[in-house]
Amino acid sequence: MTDLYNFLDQHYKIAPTSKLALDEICISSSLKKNELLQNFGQTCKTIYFLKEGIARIFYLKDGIDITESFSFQGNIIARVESLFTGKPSQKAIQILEDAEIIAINATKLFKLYDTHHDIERLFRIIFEHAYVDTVNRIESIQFHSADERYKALLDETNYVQRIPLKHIASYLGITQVSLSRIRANIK
Amino acid sequence: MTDLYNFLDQHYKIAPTSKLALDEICISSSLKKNELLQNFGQTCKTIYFLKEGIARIFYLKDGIDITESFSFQGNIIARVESLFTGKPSQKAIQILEDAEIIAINATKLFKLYDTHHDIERLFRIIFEHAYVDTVNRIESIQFHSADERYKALLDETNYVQRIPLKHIASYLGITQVSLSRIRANIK
DNA sequence: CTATTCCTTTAACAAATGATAAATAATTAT
DNA sequence: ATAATTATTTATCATTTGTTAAAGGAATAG
Repeated sequence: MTDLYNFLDQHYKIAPTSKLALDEICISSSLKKNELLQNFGQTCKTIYFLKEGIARIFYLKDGIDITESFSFQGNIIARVESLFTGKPSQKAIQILEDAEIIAINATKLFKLYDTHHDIERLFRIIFEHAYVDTVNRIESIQFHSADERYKALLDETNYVQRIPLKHIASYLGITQVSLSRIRANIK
Repeated sequence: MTDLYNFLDQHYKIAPTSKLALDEICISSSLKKNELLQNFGQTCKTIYFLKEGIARIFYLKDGIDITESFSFQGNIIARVESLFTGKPSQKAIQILEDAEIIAINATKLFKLYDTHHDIERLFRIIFEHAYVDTVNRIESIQFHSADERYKALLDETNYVQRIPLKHIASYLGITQVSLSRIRANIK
């Protein structure tokens, strides 16, 4: 749990008793490459923290696999469009590199919000920051060429090298052929 | 304040005493077309509710005016990337049609969070929903042609007709020339 | 270790959008 | 009402990205 608390503390510090309450609703587990952490059609009722490994959220558009986002070591991953609406998610979460995760039961978490004001505040702040990241990502998508977005992604994280090109291409909103071409031009 | 409470109640109902506390930190005012509600460089410390009128958030990219979002009657507007980080905003808010607004003092609002748990919850939920809208918008930008996005925007709201084409073009991430061409093809 | 499958690259052509310039239309200020 | 400014359309050409197909590489299962 230490890694998770390091992450949480960065956003807002909660009382020791609140940490104990959080402990109660967390489960650790290991997953292998390519396993699905969550499948299509399920309503999202879990927030995951990645102690180790890489994961992605993806969906199928006209039968084509589109990566919505990646998550790396030390971050959380959740299908917020389902978590915050209670509707079934049309997205799935897949492990891209063997992972150690902590699953936070969101149903129980939301109940803890009633009794532990600081836990509600903590997660409010976490998701506010995630919201800001998403607003910034729109600018990146909308006003940069595919070439610029790829270079920016390379600068952002060196995990990129380990992710299959096709996932990066769909994340960037372009075809694999196009990304391959961009890569060739960079060299 | 009735319009504002209708909006707030849709998300989460707060206690009458909490409404009174909210009243204390709200100020109504009128603004004319083209006025700036907030200017570049200020840190965002106000959340606005639009009782009437149209507003947009915009910024300058390489000197070019880019519209990030529109807000219409019955909705709120805020520069969240500043509101949630405390950093100065590189964006401005402009009135596009004469407006009646309610300004909510965010600094005071955040203080109310400590004493009125339900107010914190209300705004948590409001911004969670705004976050979901933003996540969905990414899909819209990334996997639809400019033509499709324009048509979707037309379906979404008929306020579009009243907004200058150049603002819609930059919102859609294309040039005005390109949007004009798309419009011509639709007819 | 080999065969199979999946992933990535390359090429040729098509389609969408950008850039620039100029003409027309609409709005605003005087 | 008129002039000045601002917004929109149209046209041409350049660039980027998509589409399809085929070949070469890498990973995986048996």
